[in-house]
Amino acid sequence: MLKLSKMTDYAAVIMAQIARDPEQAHTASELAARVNLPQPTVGKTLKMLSRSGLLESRRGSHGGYVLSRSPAEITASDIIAAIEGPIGMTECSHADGDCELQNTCGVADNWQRVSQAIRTLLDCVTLAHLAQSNPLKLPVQLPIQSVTLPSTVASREH
Amino acid sequence: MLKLSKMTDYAAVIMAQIARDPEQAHTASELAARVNLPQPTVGKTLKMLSRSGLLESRRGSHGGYVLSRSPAEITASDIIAAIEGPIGMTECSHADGDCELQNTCGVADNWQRVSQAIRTLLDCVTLAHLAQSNPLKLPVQLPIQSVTLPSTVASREH
DNA sequence: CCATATAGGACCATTTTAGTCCTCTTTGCA
DNA sequence: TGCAAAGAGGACTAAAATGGTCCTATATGG
Repeated sequence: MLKLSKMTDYAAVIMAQIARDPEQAHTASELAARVNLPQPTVGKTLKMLSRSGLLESRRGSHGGYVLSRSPAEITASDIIAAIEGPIGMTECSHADGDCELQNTCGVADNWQRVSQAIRTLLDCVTLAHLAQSNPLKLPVQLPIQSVTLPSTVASREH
Repeated sequence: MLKLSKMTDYAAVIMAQIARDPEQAHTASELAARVNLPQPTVGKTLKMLSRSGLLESRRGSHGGYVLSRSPAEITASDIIAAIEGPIGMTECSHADGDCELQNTCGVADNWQRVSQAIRTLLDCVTLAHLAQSNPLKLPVQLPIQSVTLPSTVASREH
């Protein structure tokens, strides 16, 4: 389903929580309570986000997590990549050359372009967008017109 | 990684193969050979594609599979949905109301919009595009400008 | 009636995922 | 100086998803 993992989902929710009150540090247990998820899981998620540089952590008492950049500068891509690794629809989107089907595959290039388009889309969705309760308009119509349809095999009978 | 499952990957490759020679029926074993994948797996994939109405099958000798529509009318969305079910980034993208985190989540709406944008993107990639060896230009730049950035939380210090 | 196909599932092994827990380190403060 | 409150890191487990195979039934053409 091209779905995000639960962890990524959690990450987004947690990041949004923090983004709504970015001045102060948030602890794992505080966030867990707010977001209504078990503390250990939230803790784990925060560690991952912190290791990827999206959060900064302070240890010890009065410790916690803070955004390392402003919500407008953290993208959906960042969050997804932090939890799931590099974004790409197919195995061969990043790993280079280790696909033994390359000769017979014949669609790799195009999938990669599609991946790229999705990545770009996710790059322009920021945490600021996600965190806010309402709008966020994405150009769901635009792409359709601008695809160049080169028609080699295309539309033979329609 | 927002990745397609292997099966979906196979499905795309197989569909592309068929699209390149759409006039005649293709058997599972023939396609397996062409695409360099084990026959049972290809067979399974074809069955799924056929059940979802993307292929039409004829049984018996001289049987096989044919596209049920022209390559230009079969989209990447169709293929993905045939194997993985409805496209959506989060659980709650389709199932309605059964997420007990709804109140604390606060990002569901926006994720759904993003999902929708991706779906639209995949709707405009056709099998004809995938099947052809080269071009396929997607508007990877466009979306950026057209996102309306309503900035509530956004950009406080940059 | 036989050979060739698909249809539909059952089935299994492996991997991935989600989630917990334990131990160690850092830090603030009484 | 010692304790409590935090995060860091990683080991571990249970459950689910995934990929892949195989078997039986059914349809079709010659």
